[in-house]
Amino acid sequence: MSTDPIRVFLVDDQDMVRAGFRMLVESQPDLVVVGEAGDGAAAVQQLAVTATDVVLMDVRMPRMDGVEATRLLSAQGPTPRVIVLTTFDLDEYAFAAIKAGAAAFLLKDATPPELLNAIRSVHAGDAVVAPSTTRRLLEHFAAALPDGTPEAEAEPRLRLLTEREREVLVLVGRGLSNTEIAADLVVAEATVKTHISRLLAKTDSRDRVQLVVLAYGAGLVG
Amino acid sequence: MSTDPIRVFLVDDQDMVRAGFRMLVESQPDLVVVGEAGDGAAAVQQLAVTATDVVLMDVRMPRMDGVEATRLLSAQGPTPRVIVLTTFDLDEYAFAAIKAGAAAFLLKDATPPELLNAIRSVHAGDAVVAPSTTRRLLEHFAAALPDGTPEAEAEPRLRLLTEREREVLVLVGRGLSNTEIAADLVVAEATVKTHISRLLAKTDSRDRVQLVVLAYGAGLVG
DNA sequence: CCGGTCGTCAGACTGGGGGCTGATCTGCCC
DNA sequence: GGGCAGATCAGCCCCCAGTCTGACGACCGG
Repeated sequence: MSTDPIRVFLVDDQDMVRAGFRMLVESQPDLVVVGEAGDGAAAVQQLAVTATDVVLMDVRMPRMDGVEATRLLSAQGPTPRVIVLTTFDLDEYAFAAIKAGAAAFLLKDATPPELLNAIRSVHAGDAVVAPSTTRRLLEHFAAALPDGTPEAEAEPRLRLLTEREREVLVLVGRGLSNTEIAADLVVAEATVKTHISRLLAKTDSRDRVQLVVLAYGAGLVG
Repeated sequence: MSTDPIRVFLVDDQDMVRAGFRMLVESQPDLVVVGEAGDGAAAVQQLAVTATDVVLMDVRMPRMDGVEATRLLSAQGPTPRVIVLTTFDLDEYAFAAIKAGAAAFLLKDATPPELLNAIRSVHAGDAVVAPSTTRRLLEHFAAALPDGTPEAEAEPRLRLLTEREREVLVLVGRGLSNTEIAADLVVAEATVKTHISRLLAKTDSRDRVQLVVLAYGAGLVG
């Protein structure tokens, strides 16, 4: 790993904080500080002309906050990778930072080794989130994730369907014609028609178009 | 912090792996192994009668996999906290584990200190995700967060449509027949047919079924 | 004022979708 | 062995969907 050092840029409105980070970063042989800025706007300007791998970005700053600056940087490309730092472990900060494209979200009470490790991780393409934040993140994420069988069972009309019929329904939902479905399932077109007739009867639909609507509504496709 | 040790339970179908984890965990003064199991079903049974703080759970196991076991354990209450381990860094595993209620998701190539740290973190109520997994997790999470205009303009085929055609497309997407659309818009059915013909041509679709699929894909309905 | 776009509509035609009936075969339960 | 359900298939019929052609008026920019 004796390649070029990782180029780090510091953004924080407090001089003392920047000085502390600079001390920490410069103490590592594989890291180098290539610049500093006191607010988001200045950071975006300087980063446009400064080759940088990782940005340490404070959230609360005058003129332009760290989230907005992160958003602007992310919009320009994947590099530099941004580590968002904050004193307050608020969900709004974390979610906004992630949405803005941050590669990491850490609290300022992180230990020096944790911060240094985060710098190397994000430079390697990974992402890091403070453990205390991760938990709430996962809770939100789990709530947003599709269930194994989310609304599929919420649609009572689909309960009576056989496995084969469900299979046909999915293909109909993808816009396939009877001929295509027959080819896909390796059966005669007459068989497909039979399945679809049963589907229409069981789901109280008029035609295959309503089956498509049903399939999307139930989450079978989409 | 000289309280009771953290009680750890090991679940893995390979004896050697369990032995290794046991060695590692028992080497720590603040950790103790209270039990082992070779599959998910056995784990759930034993954990019902074994006071446990943290479970190290493998994903791939016979009879019942780690995700399902995690789901069952989570359904019974917040404790024990489950750390899901896997050899393969697959999204499906990670998402499923999180959805199942896992407090941590780690790869088996994690270093011993990382694993030990994860055990203490989840016991403290935090959550831990492997850095390489975190990145994709954040991408999905960011994508799932509310946007202004997500996919509506992501479909280039819809750009050429006139306002009236778009209107008809929405009604088709709801499963209406030409007659119903005509009644809805108070025009002749022939007019509806004309609009639909143009829609099919402009969107390169074969029939109204594919228009429905398109409408859902573009977020015009649903 | 004129050409282009859009929305409106009609008539005739073709084809696939879907209804209906009836049939065979398999696996399963009693 | 006899029912029963599901999957498979065929033939027949009808109708809506979609194509093609052609037409008319409103609106708008050049």
